[in-house]
Amino acid sequence: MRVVKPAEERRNEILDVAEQLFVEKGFDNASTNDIIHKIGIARGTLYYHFESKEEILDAIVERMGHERIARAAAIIADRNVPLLERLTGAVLALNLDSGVGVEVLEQMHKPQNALLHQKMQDSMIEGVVPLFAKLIAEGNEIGIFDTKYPSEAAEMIVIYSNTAFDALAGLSPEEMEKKSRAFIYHVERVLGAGEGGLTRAISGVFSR
Amino acid sequence: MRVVKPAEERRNEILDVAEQLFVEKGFDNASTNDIIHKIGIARGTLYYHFESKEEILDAIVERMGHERIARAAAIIADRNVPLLERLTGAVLALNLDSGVGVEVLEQMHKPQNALLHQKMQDSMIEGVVPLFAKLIAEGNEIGIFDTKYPSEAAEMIVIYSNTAFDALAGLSPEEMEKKSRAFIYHVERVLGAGEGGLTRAISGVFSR
DNA sequence: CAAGCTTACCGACAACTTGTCGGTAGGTTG
DNA sequence: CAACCTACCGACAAGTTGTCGGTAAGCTTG
Repeated sequence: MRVVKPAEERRNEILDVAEQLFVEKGFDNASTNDIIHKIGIARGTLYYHFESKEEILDAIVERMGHERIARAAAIIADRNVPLLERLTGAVLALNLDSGVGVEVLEQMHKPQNALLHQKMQDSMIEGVVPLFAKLIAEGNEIGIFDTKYPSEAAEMIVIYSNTAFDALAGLSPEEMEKKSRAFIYHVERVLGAGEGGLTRAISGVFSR
Repeated sequence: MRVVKPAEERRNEILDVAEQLFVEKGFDNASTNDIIHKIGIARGTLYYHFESKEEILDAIVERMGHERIARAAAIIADRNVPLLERLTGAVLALNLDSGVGVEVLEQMHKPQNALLHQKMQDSMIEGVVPLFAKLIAEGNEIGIFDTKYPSEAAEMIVIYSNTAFDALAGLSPEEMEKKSRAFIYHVERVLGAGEGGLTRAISGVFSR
C-alpha cells in the first residue's frame, strides 16, 4: 500500500512535520526516524527529497525567513504609512510571529535549538538589514533621523531585537515592559530621533 | 601500559583536546572517539571524568568565559584608569581573545558551532552585563554618560559586539574599519556620551 | 492498450555515534 | 602486605544518519 504524491507536496509535508519536531525536541534530539514514522514514509523517501537532515533544517529556515521578511518588506514598502510607523511595524512583524505562539519562540532559544536559531538570525540579517537601512536613510533625508551609519544602525537594531527578545521567557510583565521601553529608547538614540518620537509612532501602529 | 594521572590533570587534558577539536570541526562533527584517540585513553576514561559530551562543552564554555570575564572585570575595577577607557578596554578584552588567533573566532561563528557560540554568549551576558551596567551607572553620576537604562544599554552593547564582530571574517579592511567606527558611534549615542568622547578614550587605551 | 520511462517510494544495511558497565591496575593507608 | 580507593580499560547495547538496489504508480508513445 504505497501512497504516491507530487514531490512538492511531499516536501512540504516533511518540512511541516520536521519543523514541529525540531522546535519541540530540538534539532539533535529529533531523529529522522521520528520524522518518517510520524508521516508514515520510509527512510529512502526522506532521502529522496532531501540530501541530509541539515538540508531539511535549511529549507525550514528559508521558509520561515521568507514569510517574515516578506511581511516586513510589505510594511516597509507601504508609502501611505508614516515612516516611523513603518519601521516599528516591521520590527514587530519580524519578532512577533503571528502564526505561531510564544511557546515556539521560547523553545527556539533553548540550547538544543542553537543551530536553528542562528541560521534564522543569519537569514534575517541578510534579508532585513538592507530594507531597514534604506528606510533609515530615507528618514535621514526627511530629517526625522540623523545617523551617519544607516546600515550598521539597522544591523544593531535587528540583532539586538532578535537576541534580547527571545530570552524574554522567564521575565515578569514589569520586566518585559521595562525592556521594551528601553529598547525603544535606545533605538531612538541610535537613529538620532528625538526622544519620544518613536513612542508616538508605535501607538500609531497599534491604533490601526 | 596504563598511565594514571590525577583527575584534575586528566580533566584539563580532555578539555584542551576537546576545545581544539570542537572549534576546528564543530561540536557535532567532532566525535568522542576523536577526542580519546587523540589523547590515547579509552572510552570509559572519558566518561569517568565527564557525564556526557555536552558536559564537556559546558566545561569548556565555563573555562573560556571565566577567563574573559575575569579580564574584563579586572579592567573595570581599576579605578586609576578613566572610566571611558575602562569601558572600551573591557569591550576589547571580551572580544579580542588574546590567547587564541582570529581563526578561532572565525570558526566559532560557523553554523557547526552554533551551540558553542550561543552558550558562550549566554555566559557572557550573564557575567559581563552587570559589570558594564555598574560602570555605566557610574558614568551617569559623573556626568559623562546620560542614559535612563544602564543595564539594558550594557546588554545591547555586549550582544551587538558579540554577534556583529564574529561575522567579520569575509570583510575587507575598509569595511572592518567602518564597522568599528560605526560601533563606537552607536555606543556613544546609546550611552548619551558626546560624540567623539569614546574615540578619544580609545586612543587612550592603545597609547598605554 | 501494451510497452516503456520517469518519478516517487521502499527497507535492509553499512558505518558510524554516544553512553554503560563489569572488571582491572596503581598508589595509598592502616 | 592486605585492603581499598581512584583512575582506567574495552566490549557492547542501542540508536543515528545516509546509501543503494529494487519496485510500484502514473504518463507517454507507438
